[in-house]
Amino acid sequence: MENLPPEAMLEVAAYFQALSEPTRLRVLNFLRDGERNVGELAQLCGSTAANVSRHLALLTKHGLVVRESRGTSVYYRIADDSVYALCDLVCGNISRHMDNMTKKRQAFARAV
Amino acid sequence: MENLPPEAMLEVAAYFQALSEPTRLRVLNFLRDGERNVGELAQLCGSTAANVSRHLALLTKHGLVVRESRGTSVYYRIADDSVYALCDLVCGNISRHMDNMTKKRQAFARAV
DNA sequence: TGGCTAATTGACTAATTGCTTATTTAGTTG
DNA sequence: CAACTAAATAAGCAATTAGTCAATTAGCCA
Repeated sequence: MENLPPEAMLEVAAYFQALSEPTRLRVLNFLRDGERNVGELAQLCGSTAANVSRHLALLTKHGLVVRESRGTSVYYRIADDSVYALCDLVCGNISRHMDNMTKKRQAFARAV
Repeated sequence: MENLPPEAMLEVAAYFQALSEPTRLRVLNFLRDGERNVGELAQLCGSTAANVSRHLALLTKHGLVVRESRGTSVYYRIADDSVYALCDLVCGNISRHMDNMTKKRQAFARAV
């Protein structure tokens, strides 16, 4: 990413933004087990089909999921497992950060 | 991330959101070379110190950068190089996605 | 102390975003 | 064709967010 042209940077930002919404993360999580149609995902997420459909459109636009229309339903699946690699990296960073915060808090508590 | 409690999912989403803003990505990019104070980063980004300061506060909150106050300046540096690993992964995914789109477009053009 | 610089924060605006309801589109089946 | 179902979209609302300007805080030095 070192020498990325500005427009490419916008693309990267947009990609991260696609991952920055809890409902979308939950959708991706449900797709771990395999493809699902919109209605199923809506039910799993406890949301409306309209809402989930919008989220899926965004995820599709950025290449995170793949859309396949079969009959009257539309099935979505993960485009690439590297999405989960990303999430795992983030989870690692977060837990490390939370550990640091905890240690600082404890040090502070000891000092008082 | 498989069996993440809902609150943790929010944390992951917030982490991605911290990475979902072009100015913040540019700040992180400028910090590749080493630490920088707020004024320097503002100049590099072509933005105001106030604005960059806000972005840095967010990045700090999520453990992406580390803050160190020295004299009347405040220096920031990357907390962890894994941030760039994340960005590289995303860049790879994007370029793959753009290749796919290009191929589809060409196939469409050939068919017409 | 007073004056200076750097960074942060408050208050506000404009733009974006997620969600809902209602409507439309597409595909199936009687 | 009409009736039905699934998904996508339009329009609008409430909430969030990035940016700006002004005010405040914090450290330095004469």
